[in-house]
Formats: sequence, structure tokens, C-alpha cells
Amino acid sequence: MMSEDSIKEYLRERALKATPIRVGLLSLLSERESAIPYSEIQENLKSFDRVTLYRTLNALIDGGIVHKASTSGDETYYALCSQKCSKHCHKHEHIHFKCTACHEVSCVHIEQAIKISIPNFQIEEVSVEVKGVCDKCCK
Amino acid sequence: MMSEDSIKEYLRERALKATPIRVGLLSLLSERESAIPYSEIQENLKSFDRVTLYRTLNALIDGGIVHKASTSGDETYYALCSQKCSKHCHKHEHIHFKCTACHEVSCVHIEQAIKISIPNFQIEEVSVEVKGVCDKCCK
DNA sequence: TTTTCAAATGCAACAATGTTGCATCAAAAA
DNA sequence: TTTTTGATGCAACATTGTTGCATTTGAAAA
Ligand SMILES: [Mn+2]
Ligand SMILES: [Mn+2]
Ligand SMILES: [Zn+2]
Ligand SMILES: [Zn+2]
Repeated sequence: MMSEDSIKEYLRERALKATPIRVGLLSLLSERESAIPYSEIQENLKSFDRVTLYRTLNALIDGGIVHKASTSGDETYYALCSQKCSKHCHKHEHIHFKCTACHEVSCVHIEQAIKISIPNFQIEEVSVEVKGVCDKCCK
Repeated sequence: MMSEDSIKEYLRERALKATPIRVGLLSLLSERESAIPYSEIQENLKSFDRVTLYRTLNALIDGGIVHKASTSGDETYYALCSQKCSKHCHKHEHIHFKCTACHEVSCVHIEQAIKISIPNFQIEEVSVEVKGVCDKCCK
């Protein structure tokens, strides 16, 4: 949950104009804990043109503020990056979890570092998507 | 690489009619080591209707013969399942690797079992997608 | 071999996602 | 306040994926 002012500041810090759709998108993403599917974002920002929304998403992904949290399949989900991300370093040390009960997709930090090694392959990036039941739905 | 006859037999074993597009799709998939993106499959089977291709892909996925090897993002890739898969058990103990040099997507078996645990979450399925440089492109 | 019929196909139509070009507009700097 | 670069809206387009329905065909039964 970020205030409108801190969102505007955050954008300008990263050399992005603080336009209404950008502020709207970032407040939407910041007021949720989970990632949001494209269709729902569009629904929430339907006063803006769909093309502009796509350009906005891409601009913010480019700027290291937003990332896709796809979870293989149907819809594309979007979530806020940690403040550590930037245009030039856009790495995530978390997994994406899709709950089969509530269907929420969330970014989850895990303790164990995932180390994959394959003989004669050079590993650059590992992404892990997990399905299961989230803590809220478990209890 | 499977012969046309063994493909037909394989389909009938799983209660699927051995139609031309199914045989065509399976020979295409079996003559490659890597997964194939949808667009390329369509290009190779363009004598068939696009709708039929989609229905074929779904039927074979349903039957435990083919699986998606998505590798987060743009295109959907398809690959043959191991012969162990079936309609009712469709599990894969391998990762999907996308080479940033040759852009091939492949199913790669790894030795280490990936164990993810998150406190208070129930894990059902873990899928791992890795980017890097494949063995062919490394040497 | 011929008959039969459920299953598979092709076609038309549709919906959703995503992209590009271009004229206009506005945020932030000068 | 003016300037100007970058952001927006609109039209048009491409691709992916789905559904309904009439027609055809694979494979089993007769
Ligand atoms: Mn994430
Ligand atoms: Mn695979
Ligand atoms: Zn849940
Ligand atoms: Zn390669």
C-alpha cells in the first residue's frame, strides 16, 4: 500500500513521468498482496485505452518497477517488484505460487536457494512456479 | 523418431483414433529433440485447419501423449511426453530449458530432486524453467 | 467386404490478447 | 509562461484460442 505521492516520487526517481494511468496501475498493484491478472487490471483501469495500458505495463516492466508473475498457462499476472529492482537489474529471488483453492498468484520468498546444475550447460536464470494450497486456504 | 506405424499403434493404445493430423503432429514432435512452438507446428501442418490443430493438441495433451513446455512468456511450446504418462498420470520429472543462444526449448532431466517447502503451504506441483546456454551452444 | 456411428474434421464466426502508426495532448523542464 | 519530449487515444491489424454446426471418416461390428 503506497500513497499517491510516494508513487509519483518513485516513478520520477526512475525517470518515468507520473501520469494518471501509471499512478493508477501502481496503486492497484500496491494495495494487493497478490499478483493481478491482466483482465482484472484492465477492468480496474477501464477509463484508459487498452493500448495505453499495454504501453504502461511495458514501460513499468522496463523500468524495473513491475514484473510478470506468469504461472504457466492462461493469464498473465503482474506484480510489483521489490524496491531493489531497477532498469538494469531486474532479478527476483522468489518463486511464484498459485493457490489451487483461492486461485491467487503470489510472490513468495523462500529460504532455500534453488541451485540447478546441468552438466555442460550454463545456467543464467531459474524460475520456479509452484501450485498448491496457500497458508490462508490451508488453515 | 517414431515410425508412422508405431505412432498409430501408440494412439490406438490410448483410445485415440489415428487420424492424419494426429500422426502428422506426433511424427513432427518425435523427429525433434527439442520442444516446438505453436507457430512452427502450424506452419508444418498448414494443410489442416487451425481449429483442428488446436483440438488435436488438446486431445493429445488430454491423452497424456503431449505436454506444454511453455518457458514463461511469448510462445507456447509443445513436446512429447515420456511413454510413462497417461490420461490419468501426467507428471514430469524434468525441467524446461531455454537456450538464449539457439533459442531451443528442451526437456532436461536433472539428477537433484527439487524440493520446495514453504511454511504453512501445501505444495502440489513444482515447475522449473531455466534460461542459459545449452551444451551444443557451449562448446 | 460392407455397414454403421461415434468421433474427428472443416468452416464460419467470435472473443481476447497484443502490436504499430499517427495525430494530439500534457508533464516537467527551460 | 513557453517549449518539447514523451505519453496518450484511436484506428487498424495480427495472432491465439474457442464454439457451433454440418459433413466426413476411422475402426469396429455385421
Ligand atoms: Mn514475483
Ligand atoms: Mn517437458
Ligand atoms: Zn489460497
Ligand atoms: Zn543452444
